[in-house]
Amino acid sequence: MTKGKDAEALADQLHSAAIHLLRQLRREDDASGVSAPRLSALSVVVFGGPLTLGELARAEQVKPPTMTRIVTGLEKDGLVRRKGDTRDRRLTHIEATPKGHKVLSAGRARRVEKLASAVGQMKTRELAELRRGVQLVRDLVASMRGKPA
Amino acid sequence: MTKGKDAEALADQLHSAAIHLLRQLRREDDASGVSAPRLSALSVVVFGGPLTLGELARAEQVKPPTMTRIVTGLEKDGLVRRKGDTRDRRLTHIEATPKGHKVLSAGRARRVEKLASAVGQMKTRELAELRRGVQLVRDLVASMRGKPA
DNA sequence: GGGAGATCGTTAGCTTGGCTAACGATATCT
DNA sequence: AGATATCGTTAGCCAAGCTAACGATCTCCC
Repeated sequence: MTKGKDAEALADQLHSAAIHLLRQLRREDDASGVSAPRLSALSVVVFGGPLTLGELARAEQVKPPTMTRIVTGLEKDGLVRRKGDTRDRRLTHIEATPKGHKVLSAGRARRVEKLASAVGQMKTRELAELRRGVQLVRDLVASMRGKPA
Repeated sequence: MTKGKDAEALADQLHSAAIHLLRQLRREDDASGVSAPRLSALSVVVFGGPLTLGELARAEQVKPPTMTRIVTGLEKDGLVRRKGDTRDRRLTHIEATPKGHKVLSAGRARRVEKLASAVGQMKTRELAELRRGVQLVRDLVASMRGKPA
């Protein structure tokens, strides 16, 4: 099947593009003093409202011990707060502080600023195409996530 | 400008999509016993022919010490070989072994297999759209790469 | 009510991958 | 020949991923 060969080449390119994109974006994120995984987790907390640590770990597709450390780092920087649950005391809820909100939007602005110069040369039509591509990737990821290895 | 707001949201989504995509793909790559950075470097060596360590580091946008370790790992697994340069003895050329070629295409097959089930439900048209999106991302990365922070 | 088992977050300890600084070996330029 | 530049490595730091093991808590069932 021709579709298979296309998929093969496409998978490689997608993989490579994602790697190199993240390497570029990481540079900007470094400027905020917050690493990419932390920023990503913070983003989930900010937009997804307060979550338990376990929920956050699942959302970020990471094991609980990893999330414990990420949250500890964020907490040490004053970007999130841990809050105990009175009804089920095993749970810890994570919520963003005002500083967390601020840092997130600052980082976002920085990233956009960087992208802006590149996007400035993109036609509106290309923007739409890119948006479509991003949507497709999200769908792909979602459809992969269910399946076991 | 409206374009700016679009870019902002798009940047976020692109960022997030890339992160989650890589997390998924990494699972497959783990099955080959070769980590993503090593696989990426190996891919460059396989397709780009023998390179010096410095060239490889630049290609992967990583500092030389990091590449030294990645290459050392690959070499220990018998996937690449170091070869001295007789004319300029400071240089070390990196070339893929037959095993390196084999492992790379096996990993690629694995990745494709995973993607295949997701892609199987994608229409040909969507494939084309995705391909276009990937191309745009590559262009974006390329245009960002030049600029300093 | 009370014990068995499940669940949640943490701790401990390992590996990898990123960095900078410093160094030895080699080339190159004056 | 000697100063300078370049290349790769070593040493040492930190973040982020994992598994295993644990304490605290909750739930379920007798």
